[in-house]
Amino acid sequence: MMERKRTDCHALPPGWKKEEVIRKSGLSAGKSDVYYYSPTGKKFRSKPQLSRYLGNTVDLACFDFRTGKMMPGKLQKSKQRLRHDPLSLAKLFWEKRLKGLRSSDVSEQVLRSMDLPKGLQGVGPDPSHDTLLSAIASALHMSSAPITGQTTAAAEKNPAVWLNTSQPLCKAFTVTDEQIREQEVKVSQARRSLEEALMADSLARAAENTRELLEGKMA
Amino acid sequence: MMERKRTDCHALPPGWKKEEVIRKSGLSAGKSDVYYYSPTGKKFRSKPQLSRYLGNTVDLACFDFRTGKMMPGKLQKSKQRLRHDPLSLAKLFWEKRLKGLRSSDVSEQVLRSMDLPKGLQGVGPDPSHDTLLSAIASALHMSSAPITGQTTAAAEKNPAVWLNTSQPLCKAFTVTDEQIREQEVKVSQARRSLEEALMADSLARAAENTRELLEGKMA
DNA sequence: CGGAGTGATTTA
DNA sequence: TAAATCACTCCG
Repeated sequence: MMERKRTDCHALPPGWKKEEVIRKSGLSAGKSDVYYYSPTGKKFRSKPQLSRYLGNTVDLACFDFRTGKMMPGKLQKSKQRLRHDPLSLAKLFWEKRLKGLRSSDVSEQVLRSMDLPKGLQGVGPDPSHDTLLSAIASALHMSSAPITGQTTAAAEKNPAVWLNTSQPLCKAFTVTDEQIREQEVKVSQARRSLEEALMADSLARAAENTRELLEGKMA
Repeated sequence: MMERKRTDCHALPPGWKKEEVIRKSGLSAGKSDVYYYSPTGKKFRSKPQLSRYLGNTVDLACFDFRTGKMMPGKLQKSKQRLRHDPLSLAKLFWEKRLKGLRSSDVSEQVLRSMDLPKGLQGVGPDPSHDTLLSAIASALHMSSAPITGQTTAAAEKNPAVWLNTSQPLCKAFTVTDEQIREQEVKVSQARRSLEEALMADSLARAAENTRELLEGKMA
């Protein structure tokens, strides 16, 4: 049995190991896959998966998954949030306007993208889906904390942590790793839609005020 | 089930289809990618890739990849070979001179860039790598036929066609689509280097003759 | 290991 | 700069 070499990865906490496996055949022969192993032996196949697991305990913004090293200055990937300066806001606003985006469209998209996994059930006085979705979406948008990532492995599968322990609308349940990932995609989309809707509304009001002001001066 | 729309592309042979996919997330969200599908279902992601596959059976000089229509008059892309008039030659010569290009540099670059995939092996009396590379490079430079493109799909993976059926230095082997593309890049670079070397040599001789002529007159 | 989807790089 | 091409990630 040919054991593959697992080397310590010094860019990660003690005990984390890195492995590189070369593809032997097919169209991608010669290319390689990189894996990481937690101190407990759990295998990680991508940076997003690693990020979800490590959460805020480690900042992976500069971590290069392929080499296993930190790359200062090179803010790889997309984590670098595009600043929402007035110019960007205006640009997005008009882009959306030209595309015919209206608040009803945004609402529909939010609700559609927020369709939750079967395992997640609302409880309490109002178990309706929409109420639950709205509550979660609003909470996510108001919070400045990152959505992804838990502090411990145990927390990863504990939705009470993810949704906040004070959340009374959800009862205990279990979710798979994949469900978490898919949900984060949906949350991200929903959050973006909400931001766009709020910005569009804000800018529309500003535009309206400006127009009224001009009309007043000309009267 | 949300099927994506694959429409017949009438600018291509019967059975070819076109698809446009909008990017849904990331920095490039909202942009779109255009793909084509051969009658056998193979996917094509760029005009050069399509061109390699269709070869001389279809003239794509006026084909607009994004719209899928022929655009007469608009000779898109690079097929239009830049003519090597004396002025251009002289300009290129001095550019190279200023950059310190010498024949040894050219040779090194040619051999380095022509490093062949593992699957390609020389055979016969002299299987050395250099001999094989030189033979291929020379043949390519002497030929006026385009390097890219085969007549049939089968030919695409048949190097005997690509290298010319009369080529005795290579035995049968298989190559992937990506290897073909990568090789074409290298061939293009090698070809350009050879052209530059030949031009530099030619112009250097002309300059030397002129100098001698002038010296004779002044003596 | 494949390949859709998206980032990164090159070209016009 | 934007558009086109290429390369890579990431998950099935």
